[in-house]
Amino acid sequence: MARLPLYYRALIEMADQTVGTVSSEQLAELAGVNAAKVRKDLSYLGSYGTRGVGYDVDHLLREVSGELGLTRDWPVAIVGLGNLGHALANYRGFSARGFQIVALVDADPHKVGERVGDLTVESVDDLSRIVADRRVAIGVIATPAASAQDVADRLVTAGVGSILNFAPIVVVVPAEVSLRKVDLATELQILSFYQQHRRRALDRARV
Amino acid sequence: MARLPLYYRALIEMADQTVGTVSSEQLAELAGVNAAKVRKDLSYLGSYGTRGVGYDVDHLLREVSGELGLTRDWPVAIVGLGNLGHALANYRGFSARGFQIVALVDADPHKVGERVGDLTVESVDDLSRIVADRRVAIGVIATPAASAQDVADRLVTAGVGSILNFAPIVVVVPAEVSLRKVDLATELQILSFYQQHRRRALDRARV
DNA sequence: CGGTGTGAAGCCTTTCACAGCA
DNA sequence: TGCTGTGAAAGGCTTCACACCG
Repeated sequence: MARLPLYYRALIEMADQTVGTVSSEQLAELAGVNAAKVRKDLSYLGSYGTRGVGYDVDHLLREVSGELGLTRDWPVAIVGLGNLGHALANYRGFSARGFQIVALVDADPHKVGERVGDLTVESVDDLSRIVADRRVAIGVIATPAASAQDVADRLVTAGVGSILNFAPIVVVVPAEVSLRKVDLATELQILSFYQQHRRRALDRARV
Repeated sequence: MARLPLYYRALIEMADQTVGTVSSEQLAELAGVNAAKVRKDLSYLGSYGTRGVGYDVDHLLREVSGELGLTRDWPVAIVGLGNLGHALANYRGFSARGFQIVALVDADPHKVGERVGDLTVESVDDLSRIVADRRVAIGVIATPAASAQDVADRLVTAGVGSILNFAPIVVVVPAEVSLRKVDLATELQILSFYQQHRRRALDRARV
C-alpha cells in the first residue's frame, strides 16, 4: 500500500516526541488523509489498536517497518551521475531509512574513477558483476532517456528486484521486477494542466 | 488527467520521426497503458481521430499541448539550493517544455549571491517581491522538511498557483492551490515493500 | 476492413456509519 | 465514553465489446 510510508514518517516523528499512543484521527492529520482510510489500512496489517485508546506508537512503528521491509538493509546502485545522480548520491534521506548506496555507475569514461562521497564511480560495463557481488536489490536510473531502457535491461539481467526510473521515458521490465518512475517534467506538466484549467474556470465564472 | 504528459511525450517522439498518423494501439504501447484507455482519454478532449485510420500526430500534439497549457511559458521559482535544488536548477528538461526557471531562492545567507547557471541565488525574504515581479506560477520546494511548510505558506501568500514539493513532509495548502509531491525515500520504501512481499510469496511457494 | 468512440459491466478504492470492545 | 474494526454503500476508474464510420 502506497500510504504506508506516510504513516511511517508520521510515526517516526511521534516516536521522537515520545508520544505513547496515537488515534487514527491524529495519524490521518499528519499523513494528510482521512481517518477511516487510516483505520482500514492499519486493520489490514492486523488489529493492533486498542478501542477507546488508539494505537501504541512503538508497536505500530515496528509493524509498519516490518511490512515496508525497513528492518533490513537494501543495497542500492545509482546509474548515471549527471546533476540528478549526484544529488541522489549525496542525499542523506536514503541511508537514514536503511537504503544503502553501494555503487555509482556511469557510461562516460571521464566520470569513471571520480569520487562522490565515499564511493568511486565505476563503469557501466561492470554492472552485472557489481550487482551480483554487492547483492544490489534496487537500481536507480538517472541517465538520459536514450540509455534508460538499456540500463534497465542490464539491471534486470544482473538480478535486481526493483528499479526506480528518473529518465523521462517509459521503460519496460518483466512482471516480476517492480518499477516506479519519477518524472520531473511530467509533474510540472500536471501542475500546468490544473493551473490552465483553473484559469479557464475562473474566466468562465467572471462572465 | 495524469496520463496526458505520457501521450505528449510519445507524440513528440513520433513527430520527430515525421510520422503522420498514429493508432490508439501504437500510442498505448509507447505510453505503457492500454488502448481503450488511450481512446477514452483522447475522446475526452474531443473527437480528433479518424475511424479506420487513427489520429493525426501534429493535430493531436497541438490539442494535447493546449490542454496541458504548454503553449505558454510558466515561470518557475526553486526554493532551497542543496544538492537537489542544484540538480533541478541545472535540469534541462524544464526549459525544453516551456517551464522557465526565473528565480533561485535560499534561506542560507552564505548561499545568497552564489551563481547557478544563469541565475543568482536570492534571499527567501524577498520571495514575495520576486514572485509578484516575475509572475511566478509554480514554486518548487527543495528545502529540508523543517522549512517546507513555511516556504509553502510564503509561496501561497505571494500568489503562486501551484507547488511541487520535494521535502519529505506533508505540506498543507488552500484548495485553490495545486500541490504535488515527490518523495524519494517514499519511492524506495514502496519498492522495498513489494520486494519484501515478493520474497514472502516466493518463500511460501517454495514450501 | 480497420480503428475510433462509447455505453455498459466489472473492479477497486474511498467513504460512511455504527456495532463492539477497552 | 471514546475510538477501533468492518460491513455496506458510493464513487471512480478501467476494461470490455461492439456499433459506427472512413
